[in-house]
Amino acid sequence: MQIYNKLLEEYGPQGWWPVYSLRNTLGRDDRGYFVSGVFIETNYRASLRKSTILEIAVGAILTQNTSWINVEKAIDNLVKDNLMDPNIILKIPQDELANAIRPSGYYNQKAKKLKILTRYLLDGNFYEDGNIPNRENLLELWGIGEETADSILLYAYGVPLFVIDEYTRRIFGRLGILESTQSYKEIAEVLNRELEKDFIVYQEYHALIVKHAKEHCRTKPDCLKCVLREECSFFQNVQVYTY
DNA sequence: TCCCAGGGGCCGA
DNA sequence: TCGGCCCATGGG
Repeated sequence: MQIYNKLLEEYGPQGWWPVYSLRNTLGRDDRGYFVSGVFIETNYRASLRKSTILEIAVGAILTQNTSWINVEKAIDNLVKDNLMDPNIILKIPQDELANAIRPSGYYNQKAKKLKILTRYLLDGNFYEDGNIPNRENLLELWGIGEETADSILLYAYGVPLFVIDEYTRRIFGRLGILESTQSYKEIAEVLNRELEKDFIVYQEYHALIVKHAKEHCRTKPDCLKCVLREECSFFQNVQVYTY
């Protein structure tokens, strides 16, 4: 939580997941969302819910090993072509879907994944309020691994699961909190134990990790203005070797 | 020209 | 169980 607070102080709330129909920060209040500071009532939220869940699920697939800027182009194509609808995604030919999401890369695989996930969510009635997919069932789907499953559950359904991606491993690895050899399950157990069970915190924390990884903790790290360098074992070692 | 990006499936050791 | 390879576009 100390790391979280430092990142939050440095970068401010990130307001993830970046959804096309709700570009701005979501509120904590269960009665509705805040969009651009305007409160949206729950009955309106219900109508938004289906498109929001779909868009988060689609984004979670499209962003696999892909920068978000390319995912946005693919999502924009889907919206522009009126394809951002579960029934349409299921109905159209796979190559047509693939063509629309081409900018996100791996488009043939991802088109197949979108159809499989959409079918699962539709059949299980998971676009309706209160119905939450089971993590194990999600993992059984072709194309859904642990990170994608947890992203969907955390951001679309508010389940407090820490999303562990390459950025998470890199940052906590460099800090000295995690070993690079630890499995997803082992890392998840540590983080889910150490943090308070608040899905808003989980959502914000992962977003802040991505922000920090892009700003400073890149593959080639930029440590000089990093807010975490005092507690970072990587930086301490860099100092020993460099200065 | 090369590296990197919010992974996951598959296969052989 | 784990490393290596494949999938693919686009920006820096």
